[in-house]
Amino acid sequence: MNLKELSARLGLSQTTVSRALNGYPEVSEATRQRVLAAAERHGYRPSPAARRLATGRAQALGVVFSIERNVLLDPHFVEFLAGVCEVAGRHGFDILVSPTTPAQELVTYERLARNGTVDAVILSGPGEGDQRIDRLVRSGFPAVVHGRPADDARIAYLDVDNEGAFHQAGRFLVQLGHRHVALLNGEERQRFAADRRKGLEAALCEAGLEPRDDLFFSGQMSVENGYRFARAALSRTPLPTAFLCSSVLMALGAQRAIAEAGLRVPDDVSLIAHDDEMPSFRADHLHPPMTTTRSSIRAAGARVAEMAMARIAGEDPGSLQEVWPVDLVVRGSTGPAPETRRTREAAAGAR
Amino acid sequence: MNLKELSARLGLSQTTVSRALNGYPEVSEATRQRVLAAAERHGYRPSPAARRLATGRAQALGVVFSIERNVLLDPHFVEFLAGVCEVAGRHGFDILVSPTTPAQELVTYERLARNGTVDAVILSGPGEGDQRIDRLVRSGFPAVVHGRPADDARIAYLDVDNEGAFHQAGRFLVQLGHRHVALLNGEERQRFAADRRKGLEAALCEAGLEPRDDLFFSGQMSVENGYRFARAALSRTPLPTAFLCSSVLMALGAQRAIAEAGLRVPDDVSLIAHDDEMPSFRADHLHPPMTTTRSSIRAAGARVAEMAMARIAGEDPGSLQEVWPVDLVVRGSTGPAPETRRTREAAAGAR
DNA sequence: CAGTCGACCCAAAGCGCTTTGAACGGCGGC
DNA sequence: GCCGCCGTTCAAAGCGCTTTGGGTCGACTG
Repeated sequence: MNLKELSARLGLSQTTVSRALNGYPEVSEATRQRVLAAAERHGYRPSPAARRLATGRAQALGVVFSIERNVLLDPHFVEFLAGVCEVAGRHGFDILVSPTTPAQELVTYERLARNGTVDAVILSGPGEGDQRIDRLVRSGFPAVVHGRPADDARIAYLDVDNEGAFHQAGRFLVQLGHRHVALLNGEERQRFAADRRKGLEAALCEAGLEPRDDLFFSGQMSVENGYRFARAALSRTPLPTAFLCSSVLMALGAQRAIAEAGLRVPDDVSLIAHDDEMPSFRADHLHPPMTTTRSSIRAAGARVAEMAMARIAGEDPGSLQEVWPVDLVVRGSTGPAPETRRTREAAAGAR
Repeated sequence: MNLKELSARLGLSQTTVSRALNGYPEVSEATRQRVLAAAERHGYRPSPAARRLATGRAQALGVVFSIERNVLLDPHFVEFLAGVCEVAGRHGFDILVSPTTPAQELVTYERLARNGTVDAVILSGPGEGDQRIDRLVRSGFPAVVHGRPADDARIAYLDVDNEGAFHQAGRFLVQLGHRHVALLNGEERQRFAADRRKGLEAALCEAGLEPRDDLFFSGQMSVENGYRFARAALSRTPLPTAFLCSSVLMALGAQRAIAEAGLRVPDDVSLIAHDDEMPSFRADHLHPPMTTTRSSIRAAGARVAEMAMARIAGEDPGSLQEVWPVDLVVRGSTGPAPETRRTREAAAGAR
C-alpha cells in the first residue's frame, strides 16, 4: 500500500493525504481523521527511502566508533549505544553503526555525511589533536562528540568531568591519610585518561605529595591489566596504600592482585574505581561495595543523541557543550591509610 | 555532484553513465574508463536514498536485539556486532541497530522488513517457542538467527553446540573424579542456557551420577551473579568440587567466592567457563589460566552476516543452518577432584 | 454587490537514481 | 544492395514521497 493507492481509495489527492498524515494544518480535521483511519486500516507505511529522497533528511543517526586492528571493542560502548538508541527511537530515528579503523575514519564520516545516509554523526573518544574534528567542523555537518575535543573547537560535545572526578577522589584519599596512591589508568593518549591523571596529580600536589610515576600505569582497561598493574604496583616501595582505577573492570583485576598479596580492602588498601554504571559490573554489589566516581555512560549516550537532534534542528554547536559533574560515591572499599608499619608487616607476611 | 551533472559534463546520457559505474556490459571499455575517471575526479557519490528508491534494495542489514526493561544489555553483544560489521562493511552494507523490548519486537521486524529499511534482519537469542521466528518465516523476509530456533523452522541460523560443549566439559570433570558439579548458568528460558544444562546433565547421567538441582543456578551472566551463585553452592552439602560457568564473567565472580571460602583453584575446586572470546576478559590470562569451552562470538557475528548476504542473494534458508562445534581448552583451572575429606576440612577451616 | 480572505484541496514538479524500450550506425550474410 | 544483428547509446518512465503554486468556494468586509 502506497500513498497513491491510499489516496485513490480515499478519493483524495496525494497532497492532502500526505499532509493529513504529517500533521500539516491545511487539512480539515474531518478529513484528517478519515485519512488517519484509512491509513491505519490498510496498514499504510510510508517508504523511508522515498521520503528520504524527497526531503533530503535521512531520519537516522550515525554512530561511528573506532576499532583498532579488529580487536579491542570497548564493553562500555554497548551501554552508550543503548542510551543513544533510547532517544533516537523516541524520535523515530534509525541508528547506523559504523565501526572504523583509525585510518578509515575520515572516509567514513565523509561518506555518511556527504551522501545523506544520516543526518548527524556521533563520535566517541577523540584522541589528542584530533584531525577528524577539524574536518567535521569545517564541513558544518551536524556532529556530536562524546568526550572532549580540542578546547577551541566549534563543535557540540558532552564529556564528564574526568579531571574533577579524579581530583576529588585523590583529595579524598589524601584526607584519609594515604600518601602513596597508585593509578590504574586507561590509555593516556585518550583524553579522558590524560584528564584523570591530571586530576589525581593535582590532588597529590595540593597536599604537598610528589606523584609517583612508578605507581602510575596506563593501558587498555581490562581485568587483566588491572591485575597486572596492581601486581606491579605492589612490588614497589614504599607500598601504595590506595588504588585509583579507571574502570570497575580494572578494579576487579586489582582486587585479585591485592588479595593474592595477602592484603585486605579497605583495611590495608583502599580502592576507588570510576564507574560507568555497567549493569554487568555493579560496583555496589562487589565485596566490599566499591567507592566510585560515578557517571552513567548510558545517560551520556541519551544526552548525546538529544544534542544530535538539536544540531539537526539547527541549534548552534556553541550552545551544545556540556561537561557533566561526577559524583564521588563513598562505599566500603575505602578507609583510613594504615600506618606504614602495619602495611609492611602485612606485605612481608604474605610473601 | 549528481548523476545528471556528471553525465552532462561528459556529454553522455544518465543511462550510460549509470551503467558504466555499475559495471554493466553494454558500455564500451573506453567510455567506461572515461566515466570512471570523471566520477573519481569530481568525487561523485551516488545517493543511497535515490538508489534505494529505484532498486528497492536498501544495502543495509538490520540487527535487532532485545533489551529488557532498559537494563541488561549484554556485553557480548558488542563483540558479535563487531563481527557483523566486519563483513557488512566489506559488502558495502550499512548496519542498522534496533534495540527493542520484548513487547515491541514483532513491530520492529515488521517495520524494518516491510518498509524496505533493510534487506535482511539478524536477530539473536531466540527464546523458547518463539513467536517472532514464525512470523518472520511466514513473511519470507530474509532473516538469520544467532542461536537456535525451533528445530523445524525454515530459517537460516547459526548456533554453537552448547549442549555438546557442556556435555564434553561435564564428562571431562567426571573423568577427573568430580562427583558434585555446580552449574552457574545464564537464564534458562534462553535456549543456549537450557542446552548447556542438558549437556551437563547428560554427562552426569552417563556416569551414573544424579544431577544436583541444589547446585544448579541460573540468571543474568554477571560477575555479581557468579559470586552469589558460587557462594550459595558452597553452602550446600556435599560441597561441589567443580564449577561450570556459562561465561567468564560469572567465573570471575565464582573465583572470588571460592577464594573467600578459603578454597584454591584447582586444588580444591575445578573451574570451567564458557568463553566467547571477549578481548576484555581473556580466559588464558586469568590466574590460573582458565579451562574453557571456547567459541568466538565475533566470528559467529561475521558468519551470520555472511549468511544474511546469502539469503539476500536468494539462497535457501534450509542450506544456511550451522551448528559450530565448541573446543574444550584445558588450562590450569581444572584438576583431579580432591578427596571429600580434604574438601570438608578446607571449608571448615575457612569458616 | 463586488472584492478579499481563509480554509481546504488539487495537479504537477521534483528528489537522484535504475531500467525499459528504442534508436542509430556499422557489420557481415544472402 | 538489402536485411538483420550486434554493440553502443539515449530518452523517458518510473520508484513513492514532499512541496510548490495555484484553484475553488463560501464567508466576510465595505
